[in-house]
Amino acid sequence: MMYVMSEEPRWLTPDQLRDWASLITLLMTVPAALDAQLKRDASLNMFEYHVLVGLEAAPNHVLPMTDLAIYANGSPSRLSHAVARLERAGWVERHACAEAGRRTAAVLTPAGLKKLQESAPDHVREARRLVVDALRPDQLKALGAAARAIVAATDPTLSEYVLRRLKDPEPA
Amino acid sequence: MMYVMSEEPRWLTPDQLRDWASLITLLMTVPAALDAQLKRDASLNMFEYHVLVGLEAAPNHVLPMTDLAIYANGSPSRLSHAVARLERAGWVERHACAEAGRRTAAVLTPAGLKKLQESAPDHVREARRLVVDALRPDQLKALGAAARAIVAATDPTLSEYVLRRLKDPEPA
DNA sequence: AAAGATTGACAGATCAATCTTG
DNA sequence: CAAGATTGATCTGTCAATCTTT
Repeated sequence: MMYVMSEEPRWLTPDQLRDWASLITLLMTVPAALDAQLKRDASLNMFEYHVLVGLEAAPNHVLPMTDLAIYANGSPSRLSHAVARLERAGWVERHACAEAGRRTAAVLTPAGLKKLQESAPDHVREARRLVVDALRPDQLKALGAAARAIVAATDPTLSEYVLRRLKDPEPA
Repeated sequence: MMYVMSEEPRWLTPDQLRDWASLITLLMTVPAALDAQLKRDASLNMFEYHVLVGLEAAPNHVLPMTDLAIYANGSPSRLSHAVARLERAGWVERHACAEAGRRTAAVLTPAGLKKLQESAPDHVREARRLVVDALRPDQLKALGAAARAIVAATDPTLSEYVLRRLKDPEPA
């Protein structure tokens, strides 16, 4: 059952089903592998890592919490918990930010920057092993294009904001 | 920093970086969206849903726990916890299976089958909206091929077993 | 003792309040 | 009161034992 072709609720063709199942398998295995690598080599999970990357990419290594949450694709709550952990480790600090709105901003500390620089090479190596070197150049291109189309369909709000950095080659 | 091209630890080119970042964004948004849909419409998470699908696809709707864990890409522990929840809901039962090894087998109940049949259309609709209909046919094909190559690089063990069902068009 | 499976303790994520400030 | 942010309760997943059967 499931995904078997029929007529009323539009089912998938066998080919569509196969490619969909392949994507599902990707979604279940790759994040787990990346998390495992980061946990093992850097004692960070993906989300925490991307929080550090987001701060590194920001002017002066400072970003309001809300903006950082959008960048890292997390809820305000999730970010708050994560930043609390990163703060405990000394890699991030929170400051009441003086400008517009008296908002809270997260700041990357020198120790946090060092941590990120130490963690990056291993992570990039894993990215190569699992994805970049596992595909032909044209396959990687096609994957990237498909991913951008899917993200745009999944979260139109996000894609406008986040995909901007997928246009310019910038840290991610 | 991060992913910026350099020489010693092999970094990524700007194009590779962009496509890699697009994949990362996909990995962070799509599972969340699928989970949200299942949670909202069926009070199930992706893993539980795939456990039900795995049982539905099995002969007589019965599968030893270990095999089911491999099918659903989860650890024995994770499956055990998940099946406990599904059992509480009346959708799955566990039986000591008489054959080889006195192992435990999970069985899909009639109520579980009904649950799955009710949940599937909404889930397929979401799969279409986010992925299948968001891509041109050639894009979906390319995505599927890339996903299979990545899974093979990520977990060679898994791919042998699981990718078999990605060859024959079969329930997934 | 090895394989199959479960358990309980802990870490992380979500959700629904809650608090604060403009 | 609306936006930004945090908190605590609850649920899920992971990890390290543990138990059972062959």
